[in-house]
Amino acid sequence: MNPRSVTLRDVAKLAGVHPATASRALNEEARARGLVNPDTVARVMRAAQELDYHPDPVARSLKTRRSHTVGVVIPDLTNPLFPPIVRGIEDRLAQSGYVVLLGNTDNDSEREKLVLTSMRSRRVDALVLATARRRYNLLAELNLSDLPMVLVNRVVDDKAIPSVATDDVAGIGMAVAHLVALGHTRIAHVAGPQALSTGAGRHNGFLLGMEAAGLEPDPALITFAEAFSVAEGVRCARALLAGRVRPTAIVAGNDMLAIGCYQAIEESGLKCPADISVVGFNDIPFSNRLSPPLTSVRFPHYQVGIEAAQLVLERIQSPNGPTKILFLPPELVVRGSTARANGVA
Amino acid sequence: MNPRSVTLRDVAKLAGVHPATASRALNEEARARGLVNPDTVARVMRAAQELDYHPDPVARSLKTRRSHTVGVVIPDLTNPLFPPIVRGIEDRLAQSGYVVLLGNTDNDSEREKLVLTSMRSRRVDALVLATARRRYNLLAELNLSDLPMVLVNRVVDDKAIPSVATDDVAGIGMAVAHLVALGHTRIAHVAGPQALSTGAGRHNGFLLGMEAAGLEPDPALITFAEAFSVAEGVRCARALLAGRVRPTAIVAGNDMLAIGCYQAIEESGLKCPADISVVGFNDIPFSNRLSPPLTSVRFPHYQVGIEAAQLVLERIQSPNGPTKILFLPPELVVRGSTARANGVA
DNA sequence: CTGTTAGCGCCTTCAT
DNA sequence: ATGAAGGCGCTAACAG
Repeated sequence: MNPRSVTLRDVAKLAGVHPATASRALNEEARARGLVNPDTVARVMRAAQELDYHPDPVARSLKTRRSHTVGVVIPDLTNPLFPPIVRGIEDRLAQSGYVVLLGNTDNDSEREKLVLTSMRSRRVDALVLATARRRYNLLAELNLSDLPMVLVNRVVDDKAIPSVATDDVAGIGMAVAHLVALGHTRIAHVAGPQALSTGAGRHNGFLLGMEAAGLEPDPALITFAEAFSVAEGVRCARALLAGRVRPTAIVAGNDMLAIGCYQAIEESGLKCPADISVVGFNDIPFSNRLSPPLTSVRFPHYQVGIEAAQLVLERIQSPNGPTKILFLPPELVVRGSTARANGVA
Repeated sequence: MNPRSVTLRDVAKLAGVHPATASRALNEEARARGLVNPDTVARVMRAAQELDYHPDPVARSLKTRRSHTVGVVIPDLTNPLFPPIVRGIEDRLAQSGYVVLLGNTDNDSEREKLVLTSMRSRRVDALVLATARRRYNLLAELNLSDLPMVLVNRVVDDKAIPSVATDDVAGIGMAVAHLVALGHTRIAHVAGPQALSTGAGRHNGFLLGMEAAGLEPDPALITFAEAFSVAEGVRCARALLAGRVRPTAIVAGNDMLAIGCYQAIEESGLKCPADISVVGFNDIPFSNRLSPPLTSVRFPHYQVGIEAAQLVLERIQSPNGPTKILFLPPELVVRGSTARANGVA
């Protein structure tokens, strides 16, 4: 009665065949290749059904060296950016009979090493990495190079690994263009950590966007956060507001930083957007309910997850296929945190 | 060089012993029971180190029937309630060398069955279930009764399964008491789905809380949502506002519903909290940044995850231990969405 | 087309 | 304290 105890041999015995034959009968591929008599197949199938047989994936893995398991490594599930991505990954993988092993690293190399080691030893068939370091010597170091792998929400500098991300440069470009259209010229940037590809990409996007608008980015109006956190947003925005020239708008590296900006602006007795406009990035849930509702660059998180899973499946199938780099288009969601610059008609 | 290829036999050969001996040398327990010469242990350990040997958990599982894997089943990772819980679970389990297999069900029985089947067949050592159905015949049905199991954020009616949750009744009680202290008497309730233990528990808590305050709950002021969603919150709140007696305060079954109430109140030209106070439940991230900042019942989500993992580990260790039911205390976080009732001095 | 054989990597008696 | 042997459940190669 214990489901564990029903083994392939039981099925074989009931069907009156050798275990190996039963194995073939139950194996999609062997069947397709006509390696087994349809009659036998039917008999075996019936027996399996009757006994409520479920093959043991552990035993199978031991033999086939495939676990039908994919490791998903992210910095922190608690960051609202990741849940929809992870869901997308899981949904797509589930369709193909794969299962997700989740690991958080907190952007800590040691933890990351632990997580990756644990996943490797558990025989994951592939990895999806959403940790955002730009250089990834860790991979070589851990001898993971032979494991299929897809990056999410970032690309490595040399683009040697398949990735799914949004176009940070384009996204920030839209934000800058929007502010410029509203008459802003003293536009500041609270940049994310430059060791992360998103932080660096958006900083770069800011410089390019300003240039494209014919504005010279003022170094005094750019501050660098050490983490994508509200606290760092506050710190950076305070620095900006205490500076010689006050900006009329801030482009934040992400929504957390933007919320930090809100707080610093409030503290200093100013109003957003009346005195200072703020734009975020990611369009996290309920950003439409913030006060004021946050203008933000959105990209399809769930879809990113789906596509990443898709790539990873392709990669598992044919490890030497082309290295696809997929960019999903961002979109600017305009809400109440941006307004015409003061003193502009 | 391929890490996969380093096997126990290689270690044994290098150490000049039989594989079985190497196994014992590497096995904590065998060592402790003095089944192996300390000298040998040292030699084997060194060899293992030198070869960078990592035991293969798959092979080990096949033998020991333990996968060091725990299935975590939730309705939807995208619900902000769950990420911190899942992180708590993962963090605690990782400490003990366990790994999390994640599955979303969307509260759909079919999907749930699939997920559970997949997990069982993958030989998870235990399950953590955060799906909130009150009755759980599915468990019996899937023959899962022998699998250690812990419920999170809910309890089954007969309390036969270990659980970690908050005290919904007490939490809602605090919300009601708070409103009463502010002079409210016409207090409405937007209840969550009654098939979910949280929905039912909070509804019950509402009735008890009103009673405790000497108020008679008015059935016309209670509406039932069909899901914990913003949309359902809007629908229910609209119904309330269209009713004969208008409430001066609404206790929502959770924060999503509360946000729905915000929207319905706005639509009808009223103001929160000036005209109607609103209290939520869960204190989701950034609820302090909503407009107005949401008064909500908070409980320690991350800690719930930690404790659930703890229980599950105990359960794996001794499946027949006592059935612990753990309640973590809720706390009322008062913010801007609640104010004195109109017309009260 | 089916049965035989062997072994994935590890652990656990049983002898010695 | 160590070695030998067998097997967890499944599948791949090879015979027949």
